[in-house]
Amino acid sequence: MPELPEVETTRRGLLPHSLHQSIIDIVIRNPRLRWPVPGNLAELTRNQTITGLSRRGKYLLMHLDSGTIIIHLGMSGSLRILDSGTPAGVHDHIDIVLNSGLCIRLRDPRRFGAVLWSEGDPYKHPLLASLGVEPLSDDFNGDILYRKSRGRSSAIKSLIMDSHMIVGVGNIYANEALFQAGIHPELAAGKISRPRYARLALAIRDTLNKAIIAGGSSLRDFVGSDGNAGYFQQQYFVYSRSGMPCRNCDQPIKQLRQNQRTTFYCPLCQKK
DNA sequence: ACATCTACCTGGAGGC
DNA sequence: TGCCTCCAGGTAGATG
Repeated sequence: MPELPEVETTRRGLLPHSLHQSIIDIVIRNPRLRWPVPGNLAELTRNQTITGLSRRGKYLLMHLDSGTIIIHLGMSGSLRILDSGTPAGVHDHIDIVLNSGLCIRLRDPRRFGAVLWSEGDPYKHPLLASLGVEPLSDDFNGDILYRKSRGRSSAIKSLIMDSHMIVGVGNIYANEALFQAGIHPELAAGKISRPRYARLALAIRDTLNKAIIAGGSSLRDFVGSDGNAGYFQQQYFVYSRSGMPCRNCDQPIKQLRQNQRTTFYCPLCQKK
């Protein structure tokens, strides 16, 4: 379940093995991801040097001289570094083969991920152009959320999961951040005060940062791993803890349904 | 402009 | 053992 911390952990794990390497081939075993993988991707990228690896929201950007490979892990995608001769499994759809003898292999059982090509400024790509604020950037704060939410009647949880408002917050961290901020997930976004948004912004940043730190601790096994390295085991406060005692007040955690997603919350700690 | 729902896909869990 | 149903996850795109 790649959310921002998993994507960032992946980026950091790939970085030392891919930066300044050149691409000698891209093997496409199955182009049918969320959008078709460009059939000429190997020709577009062959013999080019990887000049950078960055992240925008949950998108990974592999920068080359003539353009950018845009990668999204969807809901089940992972990237690993392997010897390029390693036999591929059923869901190993793409290999980016490097001159070092290693390859970056995309595994994505559910194929909701994406591998795309962008010439020119990748941030102007339609998928990236209208994305919201980066929660870990310096200019992220409660005021931004406060301003963007005025006049909005939808639930605060929907709002913070909307990538056009703020990027990188999926179901897990939306639940966790709202718990940490003491905000009920069903509260109308437009009715939340400025101070509460300040607290929520801190909670979002803190939750994501802690997850990145936890993920970083398993990075040493990134090469040749089974794809689980880089994914952290976090002790959740509310996520998937329905019926279990709140870690703060012992009250049973409740669950409900919002936009076809399960929401977990503490009825005592999270006020409307 | 905003709110809500659907579609995409597979593997795992639980019920029978 | 097998079949069936449900659920998880991210988000663009359609519809209201």
